[in-house]
Amino acid sequence: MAKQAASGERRVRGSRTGRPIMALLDLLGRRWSLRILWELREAPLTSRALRTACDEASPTVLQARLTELREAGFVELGDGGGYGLTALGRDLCETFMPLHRFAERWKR
Amino acid sequence: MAKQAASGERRVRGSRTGRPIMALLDLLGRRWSLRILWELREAPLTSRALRTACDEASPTVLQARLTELREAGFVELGDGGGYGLTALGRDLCETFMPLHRFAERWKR
DNA sequence: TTCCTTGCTACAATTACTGTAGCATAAAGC
DNA sequence: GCTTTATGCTACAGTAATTGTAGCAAGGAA
Repeated sequence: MAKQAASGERRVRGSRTGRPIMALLDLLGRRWSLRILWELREAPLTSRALRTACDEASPTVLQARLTELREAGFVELGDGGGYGLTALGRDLCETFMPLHRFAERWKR
Repeated sequence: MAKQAASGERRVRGSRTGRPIMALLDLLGRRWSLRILWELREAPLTSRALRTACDEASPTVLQARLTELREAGFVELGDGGGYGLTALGRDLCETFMPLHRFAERWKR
């Protein structure tokens, strides 16, 4: 697969174009990414509570996703402990919140 | 991990609740799902063209995702060949189309 | 027939994820 | 002090998902 990008391009997993939308689709397309954002939509959760909310998903992936989401600026670790959405993360979350309604309509 | 659901629940990968939103988040959270929908947003593409659009992703996964997306009712194979979005698929696509604008804003 | 193109599959190698256990740290409770 | 409990986080072997390459059968068109 594509291992390099043309000079000047910002290299991003899942895309050789460096277009932000591709980077975003790739990040959100990893397991538990969307789910984590979804579970944090209302209030911050401790790592343990988040794990419970995510059907006891493996802490290994959860930790990996949280790190990625933090680097992306969507999630932050509060000083009192507990993961929460940043302002940007809340924006993102609201962007795909209509999915909820769609899902209800889709369930056939 | 959870291998069974309580009686009466619709079992769905990535969730033991059977809530449609979870099923949707899980489906969209598999690799290339979002990307495929994105690439089909404007016009149908042949399997080959779709592969090219998706950075030469492996045909194995693409085929698997296309099958899942077809079973979900988001994508269909036209009789003249070529994959396109269904009406439902277009709805879904529009649901997360604001992501594009978000991504541009996010690129830091 | 030959040459393309379509949708699709096989299969080994690689990577991602799971499940379980556990660590270091810190804040109580005794 | 010591024990308990909870935090964020990591190790690691087993398993599942994905990749990369090759190729198939069917359908045109030349």
